[in-house]
Amino acid sequence: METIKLLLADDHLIIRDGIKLMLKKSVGIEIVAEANNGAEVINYLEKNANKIDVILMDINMPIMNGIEATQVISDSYKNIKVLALTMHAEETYIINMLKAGALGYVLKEAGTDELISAIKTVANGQKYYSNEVSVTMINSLMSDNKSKDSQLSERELEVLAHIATGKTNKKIGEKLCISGRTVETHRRNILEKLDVKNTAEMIRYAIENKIIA
Amino acid sequence: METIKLLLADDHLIIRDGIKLMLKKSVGIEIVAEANNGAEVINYLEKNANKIDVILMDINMPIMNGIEATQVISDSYKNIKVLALTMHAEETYIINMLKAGALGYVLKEAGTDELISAIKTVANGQKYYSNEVSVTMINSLMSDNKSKDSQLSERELEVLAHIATGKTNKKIGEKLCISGRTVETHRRNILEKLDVKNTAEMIRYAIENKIIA
DNA sequence: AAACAACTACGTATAACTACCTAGTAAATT
DNA sequence: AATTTACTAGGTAGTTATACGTAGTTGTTT
Repeated sequence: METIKLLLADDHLIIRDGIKLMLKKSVGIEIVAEANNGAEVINYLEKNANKIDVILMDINMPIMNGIEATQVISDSYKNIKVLALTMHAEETYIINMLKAGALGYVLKEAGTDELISAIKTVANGQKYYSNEVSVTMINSLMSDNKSKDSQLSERELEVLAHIATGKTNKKIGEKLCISGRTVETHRRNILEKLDVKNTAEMIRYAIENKIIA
Repeated sequence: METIKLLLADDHLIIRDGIKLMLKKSVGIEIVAEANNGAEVINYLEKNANKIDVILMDINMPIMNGIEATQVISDSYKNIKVLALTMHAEETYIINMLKAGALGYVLKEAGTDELISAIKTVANGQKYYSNEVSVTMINSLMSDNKSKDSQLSERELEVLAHIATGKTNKKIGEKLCISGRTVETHRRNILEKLDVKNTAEMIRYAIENKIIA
């Protein structure tokens, strides 16, 4: 088991010092560099990418934040692992970090044992999600499923579903055994009710609000 | 702290016996009823809803599964808490259980301490997500982000993003500093590449394949 | 050098959608 | 009894999108 070479990226010196203290007595982890923001990370990696195994990355940093930096890293330095470091359970930020390519996240309040465990886990290529945040994360990820019940009538929903499949008013009329002009009226009413101005917005709204499948 | 009255729903006697054994020495939890499937749960609740605080519910059961039963309970017995009981980390089932209204989930392999902790947590109205499953869950929930790289060019993606916001070709042209006619051409090429015939289908395809946000 | 892909742009024409209007019937609500 | 809502349908007009064509520039690949 080789030593894990760590880059520590956080704009607060106190945090960096605290983490250094925590990792000092740990075997197998060595902090080889530090950065105040994402730009410094990227800058450092340009010359020293091979010196780093894992980056412990704060999310909120000036100049270039952790999300942007992580995106760059997962695009250009594919064998460097990013472990997100978060103060509180800020779901959206964390989600964006994971989307950007972070392998996991750990709270700043984490104890020494958990921090070491998290670093070793991601260094090994596995994902590590701090348990305290998992609950909030899952809640957040699940919660965009509450479709506000659209004020659309049954018929309008039916028309909308057909519109979404790319049919023209005429074709929809044939399907529903009504005039194409009536479909037109329904369509107009849908636009008004959803407060959108054309087909593109209508479909987008309908999908995002789970009005249509 | 009152005693938590538990209903145990699982179609395997062995599992039920095992859990009974685990909870026997616990203080504050009493198993007051058992069920072999979801239908039996609902049936029991019709007369005895006030006798139950928490239901420990298996997902896969014959006749009526745990998801359907949970849906009924969260519709009709709003102060009864459901804790899902799962054999392995079957993400989609778990997601459906949570959507149906379960307050949490716990693995059948869980130790006595975790099981008791989970039951007390949900009895208290709080969510409990077994840590082993959290990682898989989050992965699953995040993973519908694998956009198959559309054959669309950078410019086309840009145009598509604008179309999705309801802009006309002319407006898009102004935004991108190109002619509305050029946007028209891009639009035509997008339609062709995605093999769709109009805006409605285009937006739908783009969203479903995560081409646009 | 030639071929290809991406981006640009226009001409001409038709199809489809959007806007604003009226209006009747049926069902439900006040 | 009167009002409202959903569904139906048309007139007229204007805007936007789609179809099919051509074509120049730039950059990359063969």
